[in-house]
Amino acid sequence: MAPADNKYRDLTDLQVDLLEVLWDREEATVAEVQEALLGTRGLATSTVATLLSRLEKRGVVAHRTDGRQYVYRAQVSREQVRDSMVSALTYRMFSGDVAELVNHLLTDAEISPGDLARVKRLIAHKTEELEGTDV
Amino acid sequence: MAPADNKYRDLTDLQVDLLEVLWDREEATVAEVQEALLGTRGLATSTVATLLSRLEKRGVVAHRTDGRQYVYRAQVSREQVRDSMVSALTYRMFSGDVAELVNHLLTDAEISPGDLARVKRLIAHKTEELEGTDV
DNA sequence: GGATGTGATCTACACCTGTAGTATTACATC
DNA sequence: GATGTAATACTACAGGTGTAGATCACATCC
Repeated sequence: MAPADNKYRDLTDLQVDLLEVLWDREEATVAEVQEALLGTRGLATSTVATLLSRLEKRGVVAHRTDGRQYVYRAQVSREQVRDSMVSALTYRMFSGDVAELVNHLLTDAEISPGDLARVKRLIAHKTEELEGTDV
Repeated sequence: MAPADNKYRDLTDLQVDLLEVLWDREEATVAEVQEALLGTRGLATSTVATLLSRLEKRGVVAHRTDGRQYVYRAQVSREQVRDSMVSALTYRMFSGDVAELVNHLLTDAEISPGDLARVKRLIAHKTEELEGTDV
């Protein structure tokens, strides 16, 4: 597994919200992004444009032109960002110990019986998988 | 389980580093904190003082005076901060679905066989616990 | 009682984020 | 070719963070 790319660990909520739109639809114009966020964030179009161009400067998104409009596209996948963020959190708050994080999830955080069942299935699956390769 | 207090979700690495010192030793003077961080961060004492007083303004730490010195103490536990941050991340990147986060940990992030074994034990334990109470 | 040292406070500044008004530019159309 | 329109680019500003020098207040040692 490639080590998590640290570049995306500090994306803010707002920045992730923008990315979310791009992830959901591959590509989107500024206006589309602005509209997609109307429910959660009442941002001016110019605000969205500013944010996207700042993200572009950092290599997080990129755009092509379609006539007069900019069509943006994420340059990083949801998985990559998840990876960055989860691993940053694991290091920051659990000394890098993944099992400690899981322990926290099971012990201190809210986990429902339904979730627990799902987690158990995941673990079983993963175990098989590792046994298969591990010999 | 109490819902995670959102107040601490945005603590930065540096802020957590300061808290870490206070968590490790209950109380510490500015100089002690500065010294404890010398390995990782070469911060001037005045920098540490500034940071601590800013955190105090936000209610994250508090101080008493011991003669001339300020003795700081965290006002929030490591567990509370973990809770805040984990739950913020779960919402931000996994639509609030804890099982999805675990899935990510098992599938996309680095997890060693040893960790997996520990996780399995945790799950077994948690299962018993829930069966005990759940009737 | 003045020099010295030690700690806290004040002030400062650069950079990033969230936010958006305004200027400018490129098209399309009459 | 003038003009309206729609899109981007520019400019701006407040608030937070990371960073630290300068300064103030007090205790202590000659």
